[in-house]
Amino acid sequence: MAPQKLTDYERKRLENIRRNDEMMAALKLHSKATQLSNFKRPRVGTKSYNMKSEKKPKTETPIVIRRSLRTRGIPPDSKGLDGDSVGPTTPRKTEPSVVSLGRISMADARESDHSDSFFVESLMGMAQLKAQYASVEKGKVEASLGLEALYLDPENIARVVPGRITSARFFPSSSVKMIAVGNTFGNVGFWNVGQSEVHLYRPHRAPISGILIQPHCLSKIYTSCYDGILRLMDAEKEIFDLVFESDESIFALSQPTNETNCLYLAEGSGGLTIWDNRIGKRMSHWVLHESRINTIDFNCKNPHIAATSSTDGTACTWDLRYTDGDKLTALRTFTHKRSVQSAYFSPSGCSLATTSLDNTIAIYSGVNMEDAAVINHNNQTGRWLSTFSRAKWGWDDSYLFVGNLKRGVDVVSAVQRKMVMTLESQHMSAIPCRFDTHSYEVGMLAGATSGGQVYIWTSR
DNA sequence: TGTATGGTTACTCAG
DNA sequence: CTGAGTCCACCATACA
Repeated sequence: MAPQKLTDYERKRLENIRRNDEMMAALKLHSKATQLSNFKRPRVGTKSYNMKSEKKPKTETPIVIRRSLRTRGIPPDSKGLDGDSVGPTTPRKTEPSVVSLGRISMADARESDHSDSFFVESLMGMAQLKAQYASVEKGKVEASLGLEALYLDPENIARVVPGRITSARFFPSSSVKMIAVGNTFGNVGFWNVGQSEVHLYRPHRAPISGILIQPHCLSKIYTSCYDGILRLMDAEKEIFDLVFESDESIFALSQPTNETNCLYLAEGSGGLTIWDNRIGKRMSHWVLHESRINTIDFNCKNPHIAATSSTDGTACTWDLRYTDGDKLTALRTFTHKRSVQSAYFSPSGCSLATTSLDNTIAIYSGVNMEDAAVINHNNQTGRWLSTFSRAKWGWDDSYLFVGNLKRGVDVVSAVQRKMVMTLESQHMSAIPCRFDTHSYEVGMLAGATSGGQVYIWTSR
């Protein structure tokens, strides 16, 4: 339906110029406000999204988790389970036409009240830069880090989304320090670290389980959701496109480095699905675990080797090249006493770290990962926190970062096989549950909380 | 194999 | 600063 005449381009340009002017005005006001509020005690970050006045997060529809609707005879396009009324007779809950199952324009999904035209353009600019200097940025940095140099600058704190953060990812760019986070409401927020503005969208209606920024094209960002929907944000087209819709929840989203055509999703109870973008179809689907897969990670040295962690109490490694018919056999299985929240390969690919609700972090190394080091760590999060039991590797094989209930970041040394310190700051007023490390900026560590804040630690 | 139930417990906001 | 309200995550257990 979009009118496509030559004048359309010009009209759009003018519109952009106008919106930029508005934004500059807004920015000036905003920075004034920030300066003023900085005189108060910095209880929480002064940086924050500003909601469009007509959209408030409080009156959200309840969070919906897909649970094998097919087996319950509920139509796949139903909005799912609605509170206690569980069963085939559940009437379709019709929301106003706002809920579009297909593509959503970024304008419709936008919830921050300021213009995002500059942000959208900068995304495309980054994408172009990226293509230009692709060769320069080929290799990720691998460098050791002095822990004592890590500190939290109060400028590097922002409330990026409302509610509880479930997913956080830095842009894989050496020129930009931008982070994207997702929350339980289905919001995705973007923050250029240190700046005062945050851009907030709502492309989903349930918890975001994964964010995947295409390394070769930063303006294309995949998001997966508990409601079973996989979207692609395309800044160029200014849409959140619908890529794939499952009957079951998607719990994780991943991609090996250098792979561009396929997406790897944790689907339903124990399912691993490979989605092929070229043909728009499931390429493979296996049930690898007895319960949900919490993380999918790839070995950077051998990208066909994957590690999964699952609520069934195990983590497994797989060689995705070798399928025995429709079956896939684990290379190795690592068992915990309770649910395993994460299994991540170290930056070198030589070690695997698992984190479990049995209050341990295990580090496996050696030729066949047969050498296990088990470190005790309190991984219990209650009802109100995202499970922070996801120890994340730093920039080399020496340290892991994991949340601490006392508002800190515990640092585990893989060499010493123990916790060596806790990063603490008076500015950190909430518990960091989810972490991400900046690929190109050694020491830049993001901790995301259940209150929507993001804390960026940097190296002094 | 599936479902219903109980337990955990941090953050925000109003006053 | 204090305390009420949030609420529907997630897992483990019990039971059909």
